[in-house]
Amino acid sequence: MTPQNIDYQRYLQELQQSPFLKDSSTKSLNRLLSQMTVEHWSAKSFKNSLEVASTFHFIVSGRLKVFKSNPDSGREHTVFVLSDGDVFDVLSLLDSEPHDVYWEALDVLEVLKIPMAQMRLWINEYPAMHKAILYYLGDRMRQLMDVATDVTLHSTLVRLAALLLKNINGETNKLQLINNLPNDEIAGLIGTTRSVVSRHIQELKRCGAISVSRKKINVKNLEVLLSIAEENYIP
Amino acid sequence: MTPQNIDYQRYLQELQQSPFLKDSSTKSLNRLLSQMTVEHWSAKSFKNSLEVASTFHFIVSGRLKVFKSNPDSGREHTVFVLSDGDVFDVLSLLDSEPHDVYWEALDVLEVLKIPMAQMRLWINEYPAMHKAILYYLGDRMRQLMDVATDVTLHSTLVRLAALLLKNINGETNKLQLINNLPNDEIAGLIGTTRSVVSRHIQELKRCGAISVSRKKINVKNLEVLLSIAEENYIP
DNA sequence: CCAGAACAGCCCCCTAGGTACCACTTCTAA
DNA sequence: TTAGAAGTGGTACCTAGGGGGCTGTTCTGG
Repeated sequence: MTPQNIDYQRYLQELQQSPFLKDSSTKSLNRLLSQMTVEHWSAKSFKNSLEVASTFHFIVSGRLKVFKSNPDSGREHTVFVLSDGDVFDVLSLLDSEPHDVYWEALDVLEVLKIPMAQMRLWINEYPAMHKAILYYLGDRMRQLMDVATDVTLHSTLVRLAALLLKNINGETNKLQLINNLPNDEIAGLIGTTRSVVSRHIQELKRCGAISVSRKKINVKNLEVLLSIAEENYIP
Repeated sequence: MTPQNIDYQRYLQELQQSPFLKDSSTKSLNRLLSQMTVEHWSAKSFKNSLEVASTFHFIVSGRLKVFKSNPDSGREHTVFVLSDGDVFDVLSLLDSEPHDVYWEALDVLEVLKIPMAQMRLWINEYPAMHKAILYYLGDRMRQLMDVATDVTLHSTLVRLAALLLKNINGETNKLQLINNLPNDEIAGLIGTTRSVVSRHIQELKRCGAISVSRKKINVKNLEVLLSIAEENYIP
């Protein structure tokens, strides 16, 4: 991509705001962007690990879920929801081992892509990047540990309440990152099924914690949600 | 520790065999070892994240489980079992954020320790280490993703069978890393409770997949275990 | 503007797996 | 050596939550 591109400045700005690239100089980011191309993924488009392995992606806008699935039962478990400023796949960047993960766009997705090999070269030119990557990975690992243990340590209701709390914008009290998701997707996020989520949403409505309109959850009472998430709620 | 130490050579050898340090020169490892001290943890001794945060540990012998727990219900979920050549805590090495994880020795544990700050200095002197760390982290992240999704995607029986298969020594057909563990600990590894494990062990005995003596499981029939782990077993 | 898809809200049923209790075995200290 | 404690394993009972289905409503694309 050349600086003549209409969206060039917007892309550059997005790169600068990314936690993954936050310590990089504008000059190095310009160099990076010059090697990238844009791609638009339609909502619900779907890739597996192999397709993604040889290209490094940077999300400009939209949301992407990273999940594993059991083809026999059809069940899915979402591990991450990535959005603006996130990158994938970090693991393919570190080594070339495959892993059976799937990616699916939750909205229309705008990504910048660059061949994996070129990305590796770019990183080696800027040793400061190693630290940034380690930091980014550390953050992801913490999240993963929580996902890994949540299912066994907490009930589905507690997990749902915790999910809502985790994704509330402190000022507006509105959901972010997981807003406008159908019950299906919420179920995947807490490792259960749609019907259970639906059932619990009714419970939360009943005790005044939330109100609901189609694909939209509004948090009404933080205290109640908190007490549920901390497991000292007697319904 | 000085080279005069009786166990010095043994420790050096262990360091060389570690996947974490495998690309380091003998010279650099000698420098590292000189700054380390030995410590012995008795079986079942117990540390939390805060105690471990400021010191970097390297396991010489013995096993250590890394787990999260829910104090209310008393349930635990083991995320990793570390042993010879493994190190902890890698996350505290990357940044100084706390994470609520616990460590507990499964056997008598022999560790080499070094202040975290010194370890960071050592790493910065050997830039090749960055790559090794990234690789090591990548490996751990893959494992974590599996742990995270296993619970929702597979039944407890399938997870138990998979656990056994994952830990069988190819030649001797004996369990390693998870041998001599009580049902309690096995339960923690697959995210369930002791009684469920006990029940499934009875099933596996009944269909000839394993035989059992106190704290010891012997794998008798790999095919049966495999078909269970792949979910095409009709009990 | 309409047909079909996507989505949420119930149901009911039913079993995987968690709780609780008991029984046996091994260890420890007197 | 022996009583108790601690560690370990087996099992009967019960419930959280998964499966499937059916309805009404809203959204989407032709």
